[in-house]
Parts: sequence; C-alpha cells; structure tokens
Amino acid sequence: MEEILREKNIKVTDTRKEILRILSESKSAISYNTIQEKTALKLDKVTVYRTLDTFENKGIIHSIPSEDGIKLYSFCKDDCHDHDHDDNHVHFNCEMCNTTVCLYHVDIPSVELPKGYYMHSSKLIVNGICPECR
Amino acid sequence: MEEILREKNIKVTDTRKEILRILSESKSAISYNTIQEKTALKLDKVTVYRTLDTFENKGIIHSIPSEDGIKLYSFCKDDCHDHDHDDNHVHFNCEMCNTTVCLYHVDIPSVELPKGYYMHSSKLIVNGICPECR
DNA sequence: CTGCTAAACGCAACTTGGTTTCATTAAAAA
DNA sequence: TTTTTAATGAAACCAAGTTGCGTTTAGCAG
Ligand SMILES: [Mn+2]
Ligand SMILES: [Mn+2]
Ligand SMILES: [Zn+2]
Ligand SMILES: [Zn+2]
Repeated sequence: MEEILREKNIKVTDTRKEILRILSESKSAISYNTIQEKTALKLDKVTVYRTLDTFENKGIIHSIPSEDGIKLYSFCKDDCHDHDHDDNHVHFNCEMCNTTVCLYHVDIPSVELPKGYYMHSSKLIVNGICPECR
Repeated sequence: MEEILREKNIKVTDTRKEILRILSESKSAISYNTIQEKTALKLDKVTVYRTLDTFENKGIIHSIPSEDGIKLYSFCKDDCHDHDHDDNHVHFNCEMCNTTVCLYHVDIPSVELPKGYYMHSSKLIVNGICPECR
C-alpha cells in the first residue's frame, strides 16, 4: 500500500495510507462522507479532499459524478499515470442500493459523431439493478 | 410556447413563459446561472429552480450533470411524458467553449453487462472539440 | 543523528449550487 | 365574481467543496 505512494513520489503519511486503505477495501465507488464513516481516525475535511485530488492527479484513483451531483472515488485498475487516466470503462449505478461500481471489464463503445465533432474521452453511466439487489 | 404549458396542465405564468423562451432559444444545455444572465426579468432563484424541476417532471426538459457538478437543462425533442423521458441520446461537451449540446440523432449504444446486472437507463457524455471550436 | 526545507496538514472562514419554510399572490375553474 | 389551489418570493438554511494561512512533519543532505 505504501508502495503506491512511493511509486508516485508523494510523501507517505498516515492520512494517505488510511484513505488508500479504505478505497482499496471498498467494492464500490465512495464519497468523501463514506470515507469519514469508515475511518476510526480523525481526518480533516480539507486534507481528505486534498488527498483525493492528489490521488486523482497521480492516476491512483478516478472520480465519477453521482446521480445527485456529489463526487465518488474509485481505484484505477489499469495503468493510469499523472493526469493521464486510462479509465474508459462503464460505471453501473444501482437504483436500489444506490451504489456505483466500476465495470472494469466493460469498455465504453465508440459512437459515430456528427461531422466536425472530435472525441477525446467519454463517460457512460448505466442505471439499473445490481446482482445483489435482484 | 404557452401551448406547451397548457398541454402539460400547468399554469401559464410569466416566469414559466420566460424560462421556456430562453431554453427554446438556446442551442446548448444551460444552467440556472445562464438563465439569469439571459433574462431581463427579475426571476426569483427559488422559482426558477422550482420551474426547472416542474418542467423536468413534466417531460418538457431534461437535465444533464455538467463536468463540474452543476445541472444543465435542455429541451426534450422526442415524446417525453410525465416522469417518463425518452432521452437516450448522446451529450457532447466541448472542452474549448465548455458547452454541452444534445446530439438528438446519436443514440446511446447498448452495452453487454455482466451477468446479474439489469439496465434501466444510461447516460453517455462525450468530451472533445465541437465544430465551432475546431 | 541532526538540521533543513518543501510538502502536507489543520483550523476557520468562505463560496456556491441548491433547498426548506412559510406567508402572500394570482391563474383559472366553478 | 368568488373560490380554490397552485405558484411565487423573501429569508434563512444546507451541504459539498475550496481558500487562506499559520503550523507541522516526511524525507533528504550533511
Ligand atoms: Mn471506474
Ligand atoms: Mn439532451
Ligand atoms: Zn444494488
Ligand atoms: Zn466548442
């Protein structure tokens, strides 16, 4: 776990290790609030948000906007580098349990855009019912 | 314009006509703030938000979450009814001019989900460069 | 091991998009 | 024209996230 931080050349601190641990143990993408719920430590709000920003910029995690506008965070599985994420997988949001998971193995299909439009990236969020809630 | 309101069985008011006018004249999806910028009337914040909610619930407009978390609103072109939108088109966000447009003619492709997942709806947002900014 | 320094932290205060409450007004049906 | 019900508007509120700034500390050099 600490190795991830060392690899990315950022200082190893308790807060960072803790947030990394929580993220790594989570099966779904989680919010700032969930991180606070899951920790026994006293984590400062600003530090948590800054840590998440750092992780995202370093390509350790990526963020997904939830249905209600708040940001969810999830580990990057593929090779993501500084500011260069490779996360073109589909996200699934369950309408029952209201969790969002990364479907790392489901790629976003390419679409035919009208003339003149050029794609850099895309996000596909599928809403429905997850296996657990079925 | 007023006819839309009558059809949906909601009262015809100046605020509603104005917001409807601004939305109908806009080429891209717009935010609450843009509505305030484009009106000469003094529109109350609460009323505007409530109006947008009403319009969305009635199937007159639909909302798209922008990159930075705020809600954008755009006319529904197809047959949308109360709480039953039929807006499975792609949205395009231009990274240069930072506008989001509905690509009404580009359908969201279907994806093969892992076993146990059931889809109700999906949202696909493509980021890139629009024709004007090319 | 001991400084040194840039990076990280932490508190308070702030910003912002959006909502709640509740009293007042007005559209439109009777 | 009256009545009813939906819509409005002002104030206060809320929650997610940010800014400013002084303090601490990880990790490197000596
Ligand atoms: Mn993901
Ligand atoms: Mn649209
Ligand atoms: Zn579920
Ligand atoms: Zn553009």
